[in-house]
Amino acid sequence: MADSVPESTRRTLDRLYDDPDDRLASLFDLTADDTELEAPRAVFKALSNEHRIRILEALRDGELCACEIQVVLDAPQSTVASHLGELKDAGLVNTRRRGKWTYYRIGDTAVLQLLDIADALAEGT
Amino acid sequence: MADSVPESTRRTLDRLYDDPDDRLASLFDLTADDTELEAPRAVFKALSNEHRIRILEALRDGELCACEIQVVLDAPQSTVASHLGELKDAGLVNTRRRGKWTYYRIGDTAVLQLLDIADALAEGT
DNA sequence: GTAGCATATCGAGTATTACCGATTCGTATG
DNA sequence: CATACGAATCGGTAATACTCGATATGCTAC
Repeated sequence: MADSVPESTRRTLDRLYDDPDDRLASLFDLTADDTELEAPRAVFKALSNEHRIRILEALRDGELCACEIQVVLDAPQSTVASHLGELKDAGLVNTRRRGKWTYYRIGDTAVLQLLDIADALAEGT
Repeated sequence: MADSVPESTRRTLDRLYDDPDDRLASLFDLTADDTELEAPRAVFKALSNEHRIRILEALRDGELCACEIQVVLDAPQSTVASHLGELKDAGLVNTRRRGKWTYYRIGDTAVLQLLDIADALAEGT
């Protein structure tokens, strides 16, 4: 393990700490495995687009069909559809088919919590 | 405003509702202005990368200098530095200079809330 | 079945982002 | 000042994401 650390970093740790090896070990412990990070990353990625945030905000008050969301976004049908697909793939929204209409709704209130917290966080900037 | 709505959508709303014009108006009300959406989008974008999530997780226990984070990420120095720069630009971390070392720390506990909620959200998938 | 409409998918072009070696900058030390 | 080193920036390239017209799919009604 320590072999993969660059010499420069090792020298730095030597200077910073009395027990550089222990410090190194604890740093390596911070290395979460990739599988645990991929899930939240996918959630944040789905949220990192203005169109998709706008969709979720519009769904706060309840479900909407795709054609109504198209009005809210004011974008071409194929663009809206692909964003809706991403939100669904990410598990942020659920769908319900009624005849030829597809209705979308927030899949978990945690999604709204994320939006609220991000809003508040950005507020204080 | 109604002029910008495609004919097909208008016909759909006509079929779906008794008062399509009122419905149209309420849909337009859902259109938040772009300036309000940009801030949370920037937050989520900063969070939508595995390296940057890993950095924030490592900072849960307290501040680390850039060279230590480099050990955690196991990535080239320039790569680590640019991710740290993005986190700082997004306001998610603060920095402190001590001599030639730069220490990074979580800027707001709301960041950790976002990570926790996203984790829980992804859990149930 | 046929026609029509809402929605989903495909594909190509464009834009954005990630990566990382090389270089520069800022600070401490001799 | 010269040197050393941690950290930030630059530049080019690869990878990924967004857009949107065209087309396909699914459902309804006739």
